[in-house]
Amino acid sequence: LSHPIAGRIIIERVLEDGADFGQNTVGIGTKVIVEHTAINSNKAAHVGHLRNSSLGDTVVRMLRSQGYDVEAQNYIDDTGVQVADVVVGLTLLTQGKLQLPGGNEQLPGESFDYYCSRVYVAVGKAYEERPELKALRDTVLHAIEHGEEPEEGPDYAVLAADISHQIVQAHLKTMARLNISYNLLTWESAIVHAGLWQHTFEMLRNSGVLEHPESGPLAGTWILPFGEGEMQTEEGERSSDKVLVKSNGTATYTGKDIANHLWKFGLADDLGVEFHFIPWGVQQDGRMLWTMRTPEEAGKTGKEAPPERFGHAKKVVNVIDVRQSYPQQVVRESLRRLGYGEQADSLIHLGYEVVTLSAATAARLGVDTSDGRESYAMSGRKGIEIKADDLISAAAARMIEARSDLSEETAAILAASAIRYFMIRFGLQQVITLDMDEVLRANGDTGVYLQYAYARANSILRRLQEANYELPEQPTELPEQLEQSEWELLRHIDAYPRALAETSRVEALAPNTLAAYVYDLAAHFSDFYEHTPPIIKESDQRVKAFRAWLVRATMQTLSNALRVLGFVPLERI
RNA sequence: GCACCCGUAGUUCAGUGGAUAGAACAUCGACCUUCUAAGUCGACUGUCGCAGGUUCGAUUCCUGCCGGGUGCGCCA
Repeated sequence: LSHPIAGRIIIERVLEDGADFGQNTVGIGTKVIVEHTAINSNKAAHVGHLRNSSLGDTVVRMLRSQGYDVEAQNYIDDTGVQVADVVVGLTLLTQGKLQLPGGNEQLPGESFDYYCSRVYVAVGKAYEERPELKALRDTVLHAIEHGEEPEEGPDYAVLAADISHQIVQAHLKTMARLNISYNLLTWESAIVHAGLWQHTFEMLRNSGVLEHPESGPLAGTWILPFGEGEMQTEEGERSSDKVLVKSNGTATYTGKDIANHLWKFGLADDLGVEFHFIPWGVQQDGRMLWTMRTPEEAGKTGKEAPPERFGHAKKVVNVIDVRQSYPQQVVRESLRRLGYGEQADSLIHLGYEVVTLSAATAARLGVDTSDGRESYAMSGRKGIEIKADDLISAAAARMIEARSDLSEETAAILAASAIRYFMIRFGLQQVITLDMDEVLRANGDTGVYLQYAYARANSILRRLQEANYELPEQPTELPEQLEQSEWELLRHIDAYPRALAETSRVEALAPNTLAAYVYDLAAHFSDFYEHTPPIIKESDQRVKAFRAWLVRATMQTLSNALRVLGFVPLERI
């Protein structure tokens, strides 16, 4: 193999394709829905949620790079117990029956989601001390489920909807700091109120896949028979059957999720359910975010998207942590039993392991670590967590600490890069034991290193331009002998489309492999940079032109790859 | 009890049946009057948890065991 000839072909190809270098066509014409983030709308996001959204947003970009028509959905679970708990908390606060550590009011500078996190923790504690408060939760839950106006007292349903709305707003703001965006918000409340759940239930019942026990522990419920029947657990005998409708007639989360998935696959079109889709707002990247609403909510806004624009996916990817493997399996199996085997096979649970806290980091949060464990689970309910916004802010502060001349904007982009990279560089099955010192590190195998390599490449070309050096129109003749570092770099650039395609297959998505590839590319560029003399001083015109072209090709490849990782590439640091 | 996942250098992790198992961090040492030192180079560090099996060949596949995590709610 002639390195100079192969090298020229590689460079020509990269520069010809430009921003499309690495872009594939396999997915063209195939619609994929990716659901990610999906945080309970009752409290601030924590670092565990960042793993979800970083993986999810990266996967969205990977699939788009393969030509897929991707719809990123953020499913809002706004009808559950967690939202009800905050409603209970706020109600108790107005009645003077609850005290918050740090102050009962929203503090100056405290965002609404942070405030709700405090309320949520306090309510959890209050339930333990005063179990009678749970009656109020039941009242609130009932109000949310039925959405009717009360004859007296607070309108809990409206209060809950208002809280969810504000919390979602806060979550989106947090995610925007990491350059994460969506196409559509879907709401559990909309699924219930538009009647999709009711129709789905009837479909399930009419297909004969449900059972309705009249005696025993599950009397009065509707279940999906599942697994081996009886099983032994630490708490005693249990049925592995999955309850979809509780004995009080309301749906479980999994029940509603089955409805959600029928809709995602376009299987709800003939059920007579009417959803409306209206704009929510423009996001940080200029993309319009849409939201699903029920007919009565749609009302006043003029602009509406046709319903066929959303859903109707060929494939569905759900980014959800592995603890939900069993309910995800139930959803898939339900589709299969309804006769939708193809859709069941096209439903992919991208399961990833959880984020825990290192002993050192847990100790800093005030957790008792005297039992000597290596890691500690986070708990939103107990307030043992690192909040997403705190981590992002700490990372930005760390960047400025390292380089005091950084602009706020550059520091923010570097912080986002560092965190996104950290969250995807581990294999999906690896539990991330998050340590503050490690996640904030800005050298070595980090997102900052990638940005630095890219900025350095830009700097070289900038210097050449400032020196009025004119690059020949086409990379012509390469030097007869290439340096080892030059050839290695060329090979890595050449490998980009294959590496990206391999790691972006729908059924084998592996963001960490992509992260490793990009790190490798940046490292090879650093190697080339350190082991060849400055291009700007090069006297051999053939060598000078080749190296300038090589830097240009590296820059293009890095830029393309960084964008798939969701970075905003920095031309100057 | 059953099911799933993890176990690789002092630490955190890559590793798609194939060659001498790789990075980063940490430690020690070298390199800024040459395009960005958030960089580079070098040194140090491995019974790939243990025992069998399949294979020409196993960190990788299978079985058993040991250690750790998770799931098995009319929560979500």
